[in-house]
Amino acid sequence: MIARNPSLTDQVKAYLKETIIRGGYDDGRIPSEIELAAKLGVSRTTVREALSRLEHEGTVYRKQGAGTFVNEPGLQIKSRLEEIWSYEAVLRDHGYTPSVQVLSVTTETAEQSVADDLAIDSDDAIVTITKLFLEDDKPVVLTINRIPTQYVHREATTEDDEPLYEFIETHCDRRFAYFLSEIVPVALTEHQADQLGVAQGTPAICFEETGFDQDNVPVVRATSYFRDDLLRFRLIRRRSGV
Amino acid sequence: MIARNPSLTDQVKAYLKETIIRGGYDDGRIPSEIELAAKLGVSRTTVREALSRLEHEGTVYRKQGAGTFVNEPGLQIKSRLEEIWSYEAVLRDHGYTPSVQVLSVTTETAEQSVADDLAIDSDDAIVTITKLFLEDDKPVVLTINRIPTQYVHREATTEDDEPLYEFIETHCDRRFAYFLSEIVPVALTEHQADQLGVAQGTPAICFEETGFDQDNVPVVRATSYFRDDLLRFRLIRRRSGV
DNA sequence: AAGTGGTCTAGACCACTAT
DNA sequence: TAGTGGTCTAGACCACTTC
Repeated sequence: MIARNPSLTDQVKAYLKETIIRGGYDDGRIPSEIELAAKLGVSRTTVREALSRLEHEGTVYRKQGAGTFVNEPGLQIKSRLEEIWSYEAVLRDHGYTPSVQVLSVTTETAEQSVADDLAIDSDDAIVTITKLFLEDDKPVVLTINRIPTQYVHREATTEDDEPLYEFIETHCDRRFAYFLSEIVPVALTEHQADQLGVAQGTPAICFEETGFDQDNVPVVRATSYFRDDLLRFRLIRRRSGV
Repeated sequence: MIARNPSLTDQVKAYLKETIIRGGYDDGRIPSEIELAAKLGVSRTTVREALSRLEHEGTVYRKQGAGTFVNEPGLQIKSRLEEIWSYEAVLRDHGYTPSVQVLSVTTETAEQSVADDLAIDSDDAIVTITKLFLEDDKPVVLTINRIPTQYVHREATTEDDEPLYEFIETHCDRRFAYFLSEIVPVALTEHQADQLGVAQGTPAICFEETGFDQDNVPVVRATSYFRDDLLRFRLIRRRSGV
């Protein structure tokens, strides 16, 4: 344990997670922090940071004075809401082999509400990219991304099927930082239902999101719809912050 | 800065958040970690931990080599999904003055799926508590909580309008730890719509949750419905774990 | 080059759980 | 009472941004 990047903490975290999944702690009890620190040749602080992240993800839980234990229910969570970054990765985590279709790429002026969220003038142009994520031939996720044209260095085409954050980092020269998301319940319109291959009026979750770059500048307004029968979101709600 | 409990970290965090909300850092720039540590008489580690939590909550963001800054978009989030603990508190954070109605308390044997989630026999009895949260006279949240009767030391009545976690800690002698939640889109049934005061078929978010105690034992199966027009959930999706 | 946040260490003491 | 996780310190060095 000497190489950096990934950080020592990340390496310890990965080691622990791998051992847990392998069933290496068959009684569900994880060695004490001091023991792990000695064995891995790192400080207790580093071990603690790794365990804290695993606890936050629901992989382990800790009881002061007693020990640290494998958290079986948390291990079953495949798509943790706060950690979603690429829908392809989410589908892969569910055991699907995903594919992507770029349905359309259009350029027009922004609606007022979109322009407000993106902090641009309402007569500025935005490029709208509509994509469909499928597992086999079943559509699962429909996303509509709107990016101010002024941020895109090269014109987008239907060939641009890479994940959104990759597109923005490659073609907008910005590092993607986070999404601010609203969760909205909807009944799918005829058009949306057609695209997702379900009946009109089917209840669905919709994410209304604004994506920000490393300088906290809004770079994308995204709207996504999900097939509840194929992809269901889970999360852990904890008592305290960490 | 000497008293413990709340911890130094929590005190520093509270101080920073209070100062931020007061507009004390009017240029959006937060003093450096070293500066804060010196001013507050704590170690840099303590300041860093406080800032890390604020960053995770979306209150601030950090740029290596540049500094730490107030995160205006994140400040507007009132109900962060992962932090919800009591619906009354959520409604208060939205500026409402909430009230609670216990609609019914019944005891019966568990459905199979509920019994499975609660790890009890399907012929064990469970007590079902249905509650409605209102702001003024408008219903906002409808929740159905199911607790194995064997865990409850005193019979529940419609007078038990305290938050669920409080009820469990008082009457079940367990410390509540976390919820494992599924987010489900639904169209409200006639009965549910009546109780929430909206039209039948209105799209709504439903939480299907299992609550665990400090020993990782499932103690409650909860189902909750929300009026989207009065309460909308937001969250931050970040690139990395922390 | 100076200043910032990011990582890591070694060690101290406290609060809690188990036995 | 021994062992565990929880908190905190003081200091080191690194990576990055800004000027």
